[in-house]
Amino acid sequence: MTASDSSRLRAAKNGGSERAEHLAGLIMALARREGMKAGDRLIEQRLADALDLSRAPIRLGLKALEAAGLARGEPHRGFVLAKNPSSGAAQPALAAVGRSEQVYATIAGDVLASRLPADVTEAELMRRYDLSRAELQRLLDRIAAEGWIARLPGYGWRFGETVSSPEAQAKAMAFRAVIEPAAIAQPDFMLSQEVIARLRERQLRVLEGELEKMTIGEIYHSGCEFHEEIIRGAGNPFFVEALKRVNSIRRLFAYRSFADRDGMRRHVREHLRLLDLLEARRYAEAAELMAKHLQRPLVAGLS
Amino acid sequence: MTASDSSRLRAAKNGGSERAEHLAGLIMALARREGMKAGDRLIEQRLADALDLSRAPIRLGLKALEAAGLARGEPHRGFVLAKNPSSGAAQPALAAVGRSEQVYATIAGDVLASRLPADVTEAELMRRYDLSRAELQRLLDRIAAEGWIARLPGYGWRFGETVSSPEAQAKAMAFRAVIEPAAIAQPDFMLSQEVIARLRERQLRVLEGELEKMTIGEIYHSGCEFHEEIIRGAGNPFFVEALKRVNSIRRLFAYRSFADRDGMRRHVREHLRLLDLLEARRYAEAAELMAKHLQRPLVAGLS
DNA sequence: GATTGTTCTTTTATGCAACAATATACAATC
DNA sequence: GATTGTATATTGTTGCATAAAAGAACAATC
Repeated sequence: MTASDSSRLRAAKNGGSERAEHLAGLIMALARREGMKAGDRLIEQRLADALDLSRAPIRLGLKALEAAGLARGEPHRGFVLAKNPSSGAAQPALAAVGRSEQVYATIAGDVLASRLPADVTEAELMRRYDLSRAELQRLLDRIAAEGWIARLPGYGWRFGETVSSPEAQAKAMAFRAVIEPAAIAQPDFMLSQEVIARLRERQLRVLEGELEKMTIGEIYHSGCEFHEEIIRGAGNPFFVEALKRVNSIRRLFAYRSFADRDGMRRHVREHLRLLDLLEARRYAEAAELMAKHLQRPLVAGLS
Repeated sequence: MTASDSSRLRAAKNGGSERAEHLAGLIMALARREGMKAGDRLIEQRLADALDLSRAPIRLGLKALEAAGLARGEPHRGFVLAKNPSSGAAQPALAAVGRSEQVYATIAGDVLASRLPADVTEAELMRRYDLSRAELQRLLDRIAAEGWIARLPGYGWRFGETVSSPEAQAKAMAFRAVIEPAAIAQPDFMLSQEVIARLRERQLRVLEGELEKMTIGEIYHSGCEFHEEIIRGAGNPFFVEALKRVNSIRRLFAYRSFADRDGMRRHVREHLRLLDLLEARRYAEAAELMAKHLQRPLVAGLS
């Protein structure tokens, strides 16, 4: 059986479009980020703008949400949230992870465990993971964007030392411990009251119970967002980009670590302390705290 | 006339393969980096290893070099450098810049001058620059890897704020002024004697006359290589990656700046001073010098 | 023994046509 | 006046056949 044979099989099997479910997931994630509640209206154009899409795909997502029982829609009146958007862990209706996501995780695992050689050809990967060329290329593009694989000049690709090295986790933290405090210490660092308030509210929500219901992936994601919002305050996109890049690689490790909820709680409290300092514009102290925050021997690297 | 029509036309017109000339350029650049002289042998396997290719493409490059009069080959005896590998400016035989390179430069210029909207579709770009889909995709992949464009979730791409902002140049330097000194100050920073010697030799060569013969692009490239080699000493790939990324974006601006040869000379002397400090393992002082080196109001941003 | 020359295999790129997804414009409804 | 419903135009993807490029193995030569 060739890769394209099995692709067709897969496509034929799942009735509900995978894409639609994915879109539904994006909408729910957005709703959660924005702190929406059951009963709130889901306005197509607003969602479309927020997700950088047009209304057509949003619609598909909304219909999928309705099918999953997370939204209710009436003709000419649009859709309304049916439940408070809780974490994915508590909402398995959409949890069906797409196949490419699975393959991505498998590849990441194989690289981390050195089950793959540093240099690989596309044909090899197509055979190994039973992918069509198109599927594989999307995957490779994504991985390349995350920075842990690069094209060779001739045929084939090479995995970056960034990931394969066993100390990568520590190196990533060392790098963050340099750029994050430095960003706060930049002369024109500035974080608006609104942003600080939003971040604080989000951290409080996590502290007051939501933590228990979150998956590791979500905890990690939330931590990344916090730090990325803060570094954005330096007004220098290079800092933001660099942090995002590190985080997208750290995620590969983070997925494999287990969650120490108590450590996390301490961690979130530190986030709140940081926000206090930033609000008071005591940037030097904030930078110092950030440095400590990142240097602390960390709970399985989650931060 | 469609994009593919004109592609075919172009392909038919230029007799000597463009790819071969490109390979020839790679070989000459390597020879220059390695400090080879006229008369040195060009051993296929060695070149192939250095360039991460197999012998087949190397061969094409060598033949192109022979055609351009830069190498001489005899049957069963391989090829030999015919001239000292000087800079591209002095060696116009291979200067024929590939078309995709030209388009790349045009796009970069258009983005910098805001002649393009932030969001674009592939179709738009194909029409505007008369490219086939394949050509465009290679280009977009490259630009995405350099980090100044990213896919939107739906159709189209968005240029990053990183480039379009007018202060990008200053921001890039501010970022470098953070990570480069910090890398040197990392506890396990280490640069081997060989690397230091190689870097010093290269800088001396530039100082003693080569500078006059170099194009702006080459001067820029050489500066980047110097700094990237040094930051590599921290043994932390995240630092290296981050710097490379910044540099690949800075290049867009650098091409437009003009070369102040005197400023460059001062600059290179500072590089040499830095190497002295690094050799003496006086890392704290070296880090300090690096910080100054990067903060100095720079000659058109070249560094 | 190292390097080049030659041949054969494998891998990837390209252009195309059919297809699927997204965007857009405007009418219908609240 | 804002939002949804619907039709239509635009854009991007996929699989395929074919062409080109690169890699690998081994013989020939120095």
